[in-house]
Amino acid sequence: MERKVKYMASGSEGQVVTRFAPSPTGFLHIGGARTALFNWLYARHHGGKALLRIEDTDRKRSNQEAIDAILDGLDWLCLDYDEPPVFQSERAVRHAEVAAELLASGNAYKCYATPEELEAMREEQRAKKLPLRYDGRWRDRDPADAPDDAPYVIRLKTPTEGELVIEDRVQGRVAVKNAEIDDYILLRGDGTPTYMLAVVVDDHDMGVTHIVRGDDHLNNAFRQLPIYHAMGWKEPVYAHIPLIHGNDGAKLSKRHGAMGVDAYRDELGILPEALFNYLLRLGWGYGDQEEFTREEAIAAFTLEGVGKSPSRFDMKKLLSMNGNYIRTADNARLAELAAAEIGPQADVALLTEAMPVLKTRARDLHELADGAAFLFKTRPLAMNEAAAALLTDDAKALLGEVSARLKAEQHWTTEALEANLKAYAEEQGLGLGKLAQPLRAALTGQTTSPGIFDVLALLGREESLARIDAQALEPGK
RNA sequence: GGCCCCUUCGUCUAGCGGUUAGGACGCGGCCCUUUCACGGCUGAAACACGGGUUCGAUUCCCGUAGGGGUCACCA
Repeated sequence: MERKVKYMASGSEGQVVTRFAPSPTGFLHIGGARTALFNWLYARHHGGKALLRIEDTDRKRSNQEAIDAILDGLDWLCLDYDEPPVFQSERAVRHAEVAAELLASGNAYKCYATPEELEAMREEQRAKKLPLRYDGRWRDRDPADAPDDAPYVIRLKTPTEGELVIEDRVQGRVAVKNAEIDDYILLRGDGTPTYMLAVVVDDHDMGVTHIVRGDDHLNNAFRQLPIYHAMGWKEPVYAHIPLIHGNDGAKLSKRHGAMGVDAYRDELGILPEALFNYLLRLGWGYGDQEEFTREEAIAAFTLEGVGKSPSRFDMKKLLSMNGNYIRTADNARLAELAAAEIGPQADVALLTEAMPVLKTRARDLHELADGAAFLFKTRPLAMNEAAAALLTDDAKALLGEVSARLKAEQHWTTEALEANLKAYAEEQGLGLGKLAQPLRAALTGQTTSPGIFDVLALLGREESLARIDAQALEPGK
């Protein structure tokens, strides 16, 4: 079977090409999302191309749901890509081709050591407290020694002398001695490529110029570079960004951030622009500026602004930022989002109208929906404990008076109702609070809500009076 | 354990030899006020430690301590 894998280098000369390369072993978590964001921002800032590659080489751990979750998460954050995603698993032929080339050029060799044999080797190294590395036992061995028909892997013949230096755009100058790098496996016994081979080949073939990834890959760069050298390929520019830690400084785990971005949307009620902005500011700074629109982010983003130390995920700050975005978000859009949470009884038009007074009281979409719930309650209203306690006999008597007075009100608007009830409170020598709290309890079943005149106006004359009369000792005549 | 990286308020960060070390979140107080929020004002809060270099170190260098990452026929 003759199958030529086409060379697919993309991007014109001098153009910046970045890639986000998640492995679909789960959802798009917060660290991955930030890596994706930085790559995207860097490409957009330089007018280059942002590419996406799904590293699904490990068939056992990769699955379609995970791929969909990642694509969905990126889409939600509005991170778009300039070419269709590349699926690494579809490129195995090309990877093997490069391994064969490396073998032919003498930059790689066959190793017949069995997994058991290698495990024994490592066990011995552990016992002697030596570094755990492949000892190169087949590196210089005569191919004639090879056992017949025995399975073998292809290993890269890495330099043993000198050192390798990377001018990392975030970490700075980093040097590692070549002696530290062992002859790792490029092609497995079954002929499939390892990650180390696949990334390099794919990054090269995709024309990736800048590799922006988590610094858990910093060591890998020193293992991958020899392939570029052996193949005569141009080295990419590296930028290893620090990892995100949990609240307690330990690894990111559930409860402080390690959920998929879909959970931020569905379970936490976060707006995508808020997560975008929060992630941008986590590990990256631009003077004192905290809030960025997408355009501002693209204009301001540079690798120089990325810090070198790991940062902790802070849910409080995310929530605070989310609240800021909710406050400035479009009312109709928020109404739709809240309606989706409230259920079929929700009225989007009413929600839109109420949104200006609801959105200053919410930091996430759940709070927004909760705050709007009173609008759609049915009579008899469920009272929470504090609200019920407010409705004393005196209060209920007062509600009867208020009801009678409101029935005579011609203009059912926030302003008119406010003027009316304030005048009444004054006539009666009552503090407005004495009046407002029982009213709030009767109208919402709660002790907290938007301003009471807004509540009356939003609920409308009929519903308001019905709710008041339901609690009044002597319903207004 | 070997190798690599990191270290400014509790957290995210500004700072790029000389600053009253700034902002944001969170926390406290005050104001606004019909509740809850929003908003405004305000307070407490940091250069891990030890050596150098320098007239002068948060800033540059070297150690120490602490934290993190990585060492698979996973990615």
